[in-house]
Amino acid sequence: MPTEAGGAGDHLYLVDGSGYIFRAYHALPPLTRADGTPVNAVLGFSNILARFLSDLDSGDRPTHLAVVFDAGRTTFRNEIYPDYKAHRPPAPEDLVPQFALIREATHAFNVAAIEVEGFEADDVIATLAVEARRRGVRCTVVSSDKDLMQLVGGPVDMLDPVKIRRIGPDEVVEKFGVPPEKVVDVQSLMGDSVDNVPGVPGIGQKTAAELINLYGDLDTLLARAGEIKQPKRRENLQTHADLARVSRELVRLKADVPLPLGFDDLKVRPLDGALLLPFLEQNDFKSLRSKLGGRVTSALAGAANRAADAAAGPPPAPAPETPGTADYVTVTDEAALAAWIARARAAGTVAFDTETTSLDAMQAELVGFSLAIEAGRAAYVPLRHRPRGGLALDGDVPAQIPFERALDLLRPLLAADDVLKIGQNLKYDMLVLRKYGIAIAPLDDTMLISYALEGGAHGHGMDELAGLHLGHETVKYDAVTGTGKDRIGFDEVSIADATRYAAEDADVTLRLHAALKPRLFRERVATVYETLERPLPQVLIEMEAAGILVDRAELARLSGDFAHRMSEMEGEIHALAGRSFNVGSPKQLGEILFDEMKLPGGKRMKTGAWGTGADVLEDLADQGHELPRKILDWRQLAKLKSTYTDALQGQINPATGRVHTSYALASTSTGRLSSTDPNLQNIPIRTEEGRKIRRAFVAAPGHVLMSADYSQIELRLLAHIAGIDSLKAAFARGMDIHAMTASEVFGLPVEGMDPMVRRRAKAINFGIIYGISAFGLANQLGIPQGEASAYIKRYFERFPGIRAYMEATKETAHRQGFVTTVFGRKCHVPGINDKSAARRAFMERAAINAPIQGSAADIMRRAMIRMPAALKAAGLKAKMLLQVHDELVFEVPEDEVEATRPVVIKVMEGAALPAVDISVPLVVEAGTGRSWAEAH
DNA sequence: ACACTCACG
DNA sequence: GACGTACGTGAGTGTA
Repeated sequence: MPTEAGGAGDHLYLVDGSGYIFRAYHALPPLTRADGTPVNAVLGFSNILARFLSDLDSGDRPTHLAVVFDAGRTTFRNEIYPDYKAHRPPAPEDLVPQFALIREATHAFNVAAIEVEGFEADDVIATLAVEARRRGVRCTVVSSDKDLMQLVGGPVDMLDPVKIRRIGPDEVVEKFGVPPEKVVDVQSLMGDSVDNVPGVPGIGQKTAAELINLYGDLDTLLARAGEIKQPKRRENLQTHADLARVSRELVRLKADVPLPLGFDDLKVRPLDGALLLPFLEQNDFKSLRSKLGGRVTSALAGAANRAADAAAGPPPAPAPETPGTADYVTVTDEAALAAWIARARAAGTVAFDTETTSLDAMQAELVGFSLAIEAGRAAYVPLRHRPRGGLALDGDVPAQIPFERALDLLRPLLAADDVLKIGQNLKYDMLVLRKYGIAIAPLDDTMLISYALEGGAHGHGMDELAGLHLGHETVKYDAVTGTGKDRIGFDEVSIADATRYAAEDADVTLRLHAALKPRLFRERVATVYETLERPLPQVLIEMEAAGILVDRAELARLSGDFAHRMSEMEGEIHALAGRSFNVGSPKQLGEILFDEMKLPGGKRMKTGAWGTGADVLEDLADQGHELPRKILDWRQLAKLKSTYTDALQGQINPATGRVHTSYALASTSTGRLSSTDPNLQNIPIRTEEGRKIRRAFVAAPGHVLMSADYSQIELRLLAHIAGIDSLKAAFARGMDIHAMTASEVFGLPVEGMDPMVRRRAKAINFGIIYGISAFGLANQLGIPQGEASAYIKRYFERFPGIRAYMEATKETAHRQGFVTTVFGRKCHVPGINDKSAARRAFMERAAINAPIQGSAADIMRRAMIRMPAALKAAGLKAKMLLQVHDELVFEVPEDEVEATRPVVIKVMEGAALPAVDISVPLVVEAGTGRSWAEAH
């Protein structure tokens, strides 16, 4: 065949996925997997795909393959003719959830899937068929849809998967009575009742073919319609000529659809166990799995990838391979590194990971890095490995690429805006590389993608995700470095071990990205990821790198003061107890109070030990016992000393003289950040003694600290989300919301409100946010449960909308397993359908709280993301240092304080806009001072 | 490693 | 009627 000259024997198969879906659905009885999701169409589709792939193996082998789907119900054809496909019934209810799974199936079988918004699958197929024809490549359209027959001809044919027969020009003539190029004209006349294409009344397929054969084409026919002898037929053609032309526009396939993938992206890839096995597992497709048997290698085993190499030509072999790790290579010379970087640039995507001397990014030195470009193959580039214990044994440490030289090669790749860098918790890598003048952008972070998809459902560490999505047990960090006193630095790990560990990290990250990224859109959290997750690492590394200045001398002074007072107290405590004991031991204390002194009201913990929590001791103190009060005072100081004044001194970074916390982006179930090493989100403030700690957090010389916090943000969001008009009005008027609640619940005027009554209302307000219970409120206020019940009852009578919100939220949580914030973040509540009533109730309260706490967290994220640019645009040098959930702390040059304040307030107050217009004003208050205590 | 306690929003 | 409770975190200490 002359057309094969340009294609060099290539053969493209285009599978009409949408057709397959309906056929699979109707061919199989209703089936569900373990979690109740219907999967009959998914199984049918997977079976067809598997059979199709194996059949083709034996005979007419494809070199290129794509499954094409319809993207949605409306296309450009609806603009031409609004009634197009209007009579189509909606998809059956139990088919709807299977559409996304079928796309997953395609991915799992390692087959390219294409869908383009605004076009039908047929148009995409037409575009690719025309491209194949242009290239002189053989092309087979796999479908039994007659609308596609217009594409047949030259190198393009069809394969009817129902009848399993090839359709060439002869078969088209057989079906339509005209050759393929005239099919459109015939269809324009005959119309299509299924798709609601009008055609010309009174003309069926026979007549249409006869007319087109006689006149040659539709335009000629319409122009010469007057010559037709049959009066009815002539009249219809003349009056409905426009219908025929519109029909032609509907029937004719568009061959110029913009495609997301190029021709080369459709190259056939072999089955990959890492993709396929988790999918089969998840959907309980056991029979299919055994059927595929030997064709699928186990996850990450590498055989599939070597098969891929065999099919796609020889591997680039960029570096010598370390024995025993066929797919993971160690790169120790510049040329090999340059080759990997060139391949990454060509691919446009690279997974990246760093190995360092410390888990603390601010202290860490780079030891090496790893790259992965395609699943199953990765490189580790050691840079600063040294022999164990500093003793160079012969051949222990091979040559490594000079450090600066490697960084110079790496730097432009990580900054290249046409190469996507994929990492797992890239904030860490960015912080490590920051000091070498290396930035990473653009980026995708698998941890954050997982968090956007399944926040609250499970952790998002790489080991956990690998097990979950790839069915793969990763090499553990501890296994490589050892633990405890025998732990060695990563720079002392042997290069072979390091390669095994580090290259796998990059490989797994790349695979996780392939598994998770496509789900963002399908599961409607792409915007959450793009606006609330993806931009944050850049913002946070600047905050973490800035750190905050802590006055070590002040902490030491406080520590000495606390120690002195504690030892005095200990003497008194031992005297009151009648013997000496470890005051810090809850066990010994419980024995003294309840066994020896026989004080009343002792309750045991679930371990059988006496409970000695603050609430218990507080009760005893209120009854007039001296010892519990002293213990409480001692404990307060002990806590302040050990956790704050002492530990914090050790957290001062010797290089910067400042304290650099680390913010966890994906550790909470609601979207909040958390702070560790040290936790700067729980620095004391509630008591006078504790507040002293804040005096030690100070601004650098010439600067002040500015603290800006959202006022009552969660109650405001509750009013917005639950739609409580009276609460909204109160906030709009700037009222004291707790006093207003007290007035409503207790029927008293706001003027001259008793502070104790207001306190009770405040507790109720907090309780509401937490998913109130009479027990909890009673405990909080120290009142009988019956009284608390009465308060709650009255509250709900005054605000029935709140109860309605709570019930609706619980119902949503039970039905879908997650609740959402106003920005669409999903907060999963696993176990909400648990058999334990206690656990269910617990998760229900969490579900009530999550949209409120989570929406506030989202607003704060938006403010933080916008803040650096807003400050920069205003020409201000203020630096954002800390975030404490509803508060931001800045370090501001003294002479810019008054210019900075309105910028900060404006960004924070407007942070929800324009995405969401909160129907209650958000109010931010900002204070300044030399120390955090003063600024607050 | 886990329980307990307690610091914050 | 029983279930055991306020929502979300992290860290230090004691104890097994």
